[in-house]
Amino acid sequence: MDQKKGTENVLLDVDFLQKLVVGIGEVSEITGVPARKIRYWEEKGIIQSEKEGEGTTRRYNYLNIKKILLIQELVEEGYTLDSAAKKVEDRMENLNEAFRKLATLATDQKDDA
DNA sequence: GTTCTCACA
DNA sequence: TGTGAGAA
Repeated sequence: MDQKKGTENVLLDVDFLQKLVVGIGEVSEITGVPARKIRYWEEKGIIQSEKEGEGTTRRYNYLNIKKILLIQELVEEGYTLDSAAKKVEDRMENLNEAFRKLATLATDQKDDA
């Protein structure tokens, strides 16, 4: 992590994150949040999962996982589910915007030789 | 492995 | 707000 990284490495990071999609069980394991709680939150409308084609299994990308993680930490700090979800969604917009810019920069600077 | 619903605290 | 259990 200390050598000069080429632009392709940056692209790999973004591409890697974008392709991370797992089931509720995996999310439950990596976030420590019980699967039932995740479904409960989605039922409340504070998180959104993606359905996989014809199957009914929920799929979660890294943004969803990050959202779940953030909300979980906020709730553990004493926030109510609603307020935690509100704060997280607000922060997610900033994060997405920053990552969008990063992806744009990484894509544009691939030919400066 | 996943989904749902009913019920309870 | 979050869980347990049964059933598909």
